[in-house]
Amino acid sequence: MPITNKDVARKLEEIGIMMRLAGENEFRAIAFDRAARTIENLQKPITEYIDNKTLTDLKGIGKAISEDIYAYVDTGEIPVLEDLKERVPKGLVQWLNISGLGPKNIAKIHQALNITTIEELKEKCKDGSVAKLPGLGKKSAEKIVKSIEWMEQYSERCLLNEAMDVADPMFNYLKELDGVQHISIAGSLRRRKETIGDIDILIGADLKDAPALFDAFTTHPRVTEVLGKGETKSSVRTEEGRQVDLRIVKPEQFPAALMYFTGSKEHNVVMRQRARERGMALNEYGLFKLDDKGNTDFDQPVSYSSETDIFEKLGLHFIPPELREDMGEFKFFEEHEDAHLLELSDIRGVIHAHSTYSDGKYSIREMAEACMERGYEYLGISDHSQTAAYANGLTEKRLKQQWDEIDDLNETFKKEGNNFRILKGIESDILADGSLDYPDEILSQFDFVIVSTHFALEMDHKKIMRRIKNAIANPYTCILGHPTGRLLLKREAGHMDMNEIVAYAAKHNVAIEINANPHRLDLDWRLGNKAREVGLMSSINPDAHSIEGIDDIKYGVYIARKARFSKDMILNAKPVDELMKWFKERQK
DNA sequence: GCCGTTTTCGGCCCGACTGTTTTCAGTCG
Repeated sequence: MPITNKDVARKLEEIGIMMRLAGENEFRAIAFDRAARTIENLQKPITEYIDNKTLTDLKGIGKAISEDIYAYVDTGEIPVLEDLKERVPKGLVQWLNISGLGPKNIAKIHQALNITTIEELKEKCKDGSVAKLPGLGKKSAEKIVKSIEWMEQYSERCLLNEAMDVADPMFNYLKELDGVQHISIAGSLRRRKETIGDIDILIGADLKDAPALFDAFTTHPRVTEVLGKGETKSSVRTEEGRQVDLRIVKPEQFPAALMYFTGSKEHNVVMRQRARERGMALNEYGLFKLDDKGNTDFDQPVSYSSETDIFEKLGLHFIPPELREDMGEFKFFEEHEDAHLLELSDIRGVIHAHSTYSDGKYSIREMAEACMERGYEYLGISDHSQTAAYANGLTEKRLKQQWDEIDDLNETFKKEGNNFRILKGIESDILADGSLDYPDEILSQFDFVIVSTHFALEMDHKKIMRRIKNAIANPYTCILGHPTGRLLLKREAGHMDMNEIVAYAAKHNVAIEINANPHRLDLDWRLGNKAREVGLMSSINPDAHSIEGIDDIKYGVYIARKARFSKDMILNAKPVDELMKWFKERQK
């Protein structure tokens, strides 16, 4: 299997983590983090840079790291990493997931007590050994036990929709309280990441009102534990097991603080560097001039009244929160005022939905009526194909029944004066060799064909690439469904090279859906740059198995925005005639 | 370990909170 960008990035990341645990210079570790990020975000395969010996042209990769990468390609090993592995026991890496415990104390506890597993750590916290160590105490030990117990019960991150279900009621409760002048969700939730750790909420209020607001926050009925409570920040755990942080800043500081707490960390680092290059310092309180020693001069604030103002002072147009990941947004918004991101209101119809013909909960008619109620103009039904027996996949005979029913329904809608249309589609399994699940004479009768893998996802790289490419090249294929088969927080993506698949699909005029189910959100937004470069079309598909599932479209729109997709790249932002034309052109 | 029209050496983003300390280290975001 060839070396992928992800392989190299993971190795470098691992080195950074191990270095911290080994107590090495922090900045040396940061250098490896940076190099890993650069490689992860590359749109070309790293092998090109390796073959041309141009690795050091990349930002953050110098002589030493380039040699590490060459060694990895040649031998499969990196000497510095092998050396670290000898010194740092494997189990310690897991300890980093314990909130409140960092590399320094991990090294200290490991060395003093000679333990490596989380179970041993929990024991040693309970029997008082950890509390006796210098710099640690009873409270530290208790905190570690609590964190471990929390980890045992809940996973560290949750899905975007779950986070919104926790955040929305809290937000709605807080915004009505006296003294709140500005309020916003911040953090990764505002950036619409596909999974969320903590939920951040920011309030702009007079400081005299802060204590009462924090009291209201920490005593909210859904709060089960108060993790911390200070003058500007409090943290709680809710009954869902999620951590919610509330910060309160003065109203005039709100825009800078919102920017700061929205992140991402990587985006903020670049923002601060840009501020420094312009003789200013940016922090959560605002923008300030630097004094002659290069320190932040809090007596010399630079005035602003919105996030837009701050961006402008740093030579940028407003960057939508979804794009603040240091994934090319700086270059884009230096030059462009607006990315014209897709809006939920741009979506005109639903593609990829299931009915009782396969494993959906509702009839075609019920699904169609639900779409009409929501203002959509069409519904592309795509039940499972025959191989998906577990999902009641359609035999050719039952397909014909479904087509008759759709024809009847469309006629009825027309008679009733409804400007609504059901399209005949299928979600065809991609068989092991990449062929589709019906003969051509059947495939040719669909309005559109979605192709998806549902089994044998763990094939090796070469096989799965051939399988998917075969499916894309099939002249009847219109859309590739949930391309990697990943289930967020549950199942890893398959071993495919998605940069290559995106390019291959674009070349064959096949769209790749953004599966809007919050468990999938696949195509991944990180492929947005590649997709735009090669002119890929996409579609925001709910993969709805029920009426409620249709509303998942909003999560797909969030991800499309995060990928910096505009309306013209999205199939179901087209009116039905244009959409049908696109399908026909593709199948010609 | 990386980087440089201020720099090839000396920085590298920065402040709040907590707990363990009597002035600061560790962690987090």
